[in-house]
Amino acid sequence: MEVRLFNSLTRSIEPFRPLDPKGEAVKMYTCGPTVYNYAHIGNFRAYIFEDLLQRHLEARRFKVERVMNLTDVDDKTIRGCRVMGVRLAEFTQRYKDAFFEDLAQLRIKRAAHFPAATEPRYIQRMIEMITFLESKDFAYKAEDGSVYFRISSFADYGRLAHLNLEELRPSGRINTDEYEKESIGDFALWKVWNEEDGDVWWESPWGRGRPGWHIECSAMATAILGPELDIHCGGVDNLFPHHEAEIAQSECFTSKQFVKYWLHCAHLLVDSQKMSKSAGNFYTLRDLIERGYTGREIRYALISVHYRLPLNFTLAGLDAARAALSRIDAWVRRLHERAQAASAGGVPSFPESESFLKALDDDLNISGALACLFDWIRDTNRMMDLGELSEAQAAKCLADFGVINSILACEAAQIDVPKEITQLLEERQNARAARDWALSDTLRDRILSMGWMLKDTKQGQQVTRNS
RNA sequence: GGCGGGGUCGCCAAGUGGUAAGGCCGAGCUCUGCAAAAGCUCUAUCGCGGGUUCGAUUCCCGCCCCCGCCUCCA
Repeated sequence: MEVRLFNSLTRSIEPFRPLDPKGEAVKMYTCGPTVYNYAHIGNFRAYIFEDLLQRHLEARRFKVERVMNLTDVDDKTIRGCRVMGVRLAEFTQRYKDAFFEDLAQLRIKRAAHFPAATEPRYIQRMIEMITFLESKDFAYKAEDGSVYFRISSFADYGRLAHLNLEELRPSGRINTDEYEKESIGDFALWKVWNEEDGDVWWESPWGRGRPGWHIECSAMATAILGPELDIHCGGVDNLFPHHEAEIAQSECFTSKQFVKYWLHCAHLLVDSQKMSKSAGNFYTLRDLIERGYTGREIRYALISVHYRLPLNFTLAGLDAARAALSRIDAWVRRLHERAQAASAGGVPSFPESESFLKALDDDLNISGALACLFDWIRDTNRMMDLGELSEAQAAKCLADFGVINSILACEAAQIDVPKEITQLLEERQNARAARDWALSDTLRDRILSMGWMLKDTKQGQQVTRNS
């Protein structure tokens, strides 16, 4: 069985074979955030999908080198820093920091590289690329002083989005003041400075200005990963024009096929609506954490719907994620209790962890994979009910679950029980020994009110809490 | 108008030409001093109408809804 992925370029599911002749190394580029605000859960849906992809490929023994860029200069970041009256770098730094905190909360594996558009070496590279493109007539300087890519010079333009350029229809989003362009579809490589840019500008052969959005990804991707990438991901909304533009710029510059597999995840809806601040259904990760949800729960909710399907995000869905996780937690705890220090040596692997991976091989069929996991949970729970799961088998189960968890990253974090709780538990234990149920119940309420779940088992009291 | 995605149990959501995974919720049972938690068990004929077929949710045709994208929103 091999990994198969839906390639937007061909609109079909294809076997995944990396460019690396040894079939090991995978070069993966993922469009990252524009750091002008806290990222919202729609953004994170995309990053979690990419995380799932990376982790699964790694479980399948690929060596993934992933790049995620940070867009730290554009209209919104410039506007933001001017409103706050701070320098651009200072403004974006706070959202970069926040972004990395959020990634950690969501257990998203860090990319190998997080290049930022304004790093001098990348600005330099963008200028080099644009200079080259202009010299080959792929680009031109327009009357307004900006440099545009000439889409008519690249025959493949439109191939990724499968758009017929002749039939493009104005959507109302066109910036009508860009009449200087030769063609409506031409996009900016270099934007000439204007007053609204304030002190944000770089010197270039075309005068002061700043790079266009698309060129940064081409520059950073090829600078770090080379001219040819295996995988490039992003949200569907980036498919056109952003990725189309990236292909055009990159391929005209390198004369090589830029990306072999293009993967796009669908949008996230909130309560069946497009998320928007005006509709009041706009959530950042921080909003949800304030509501008492954990990064782990949010991760599970976002990962558990196939990436090419619109994900309808709801608080009820988060509650469902919480319940599903606590079921997994309880199972893992039970396995630990059963396994104790037993070694799994000699016990054959349970087939479920492999069927889990096989489901993911099929274009990341997460629903199928989770079904394998829960079937497995039910079966082994039943075995434990009947006393038919040996200590060694339980240990093996945990080892096999480790593979699944290396992808889902769903296991509960170890939380130390604080002293106050331990003390209350001790008191309650004494009360119970004395059959003082009233006191026992009072103490239970107190523990519950402090945010801990309490359960009486044959082995005594057990406390847990959401993580 | 063009391109694309989707309509499967109350909610979320797999899947297959042969009579429908899984999760949540709900119900029942077990456990328990009572609870809670947990565990087990149970719960659908797949948008509508045709066609192909021994047989379709799965293939074809038509229709009805919903949702994206069509120049800088993951």
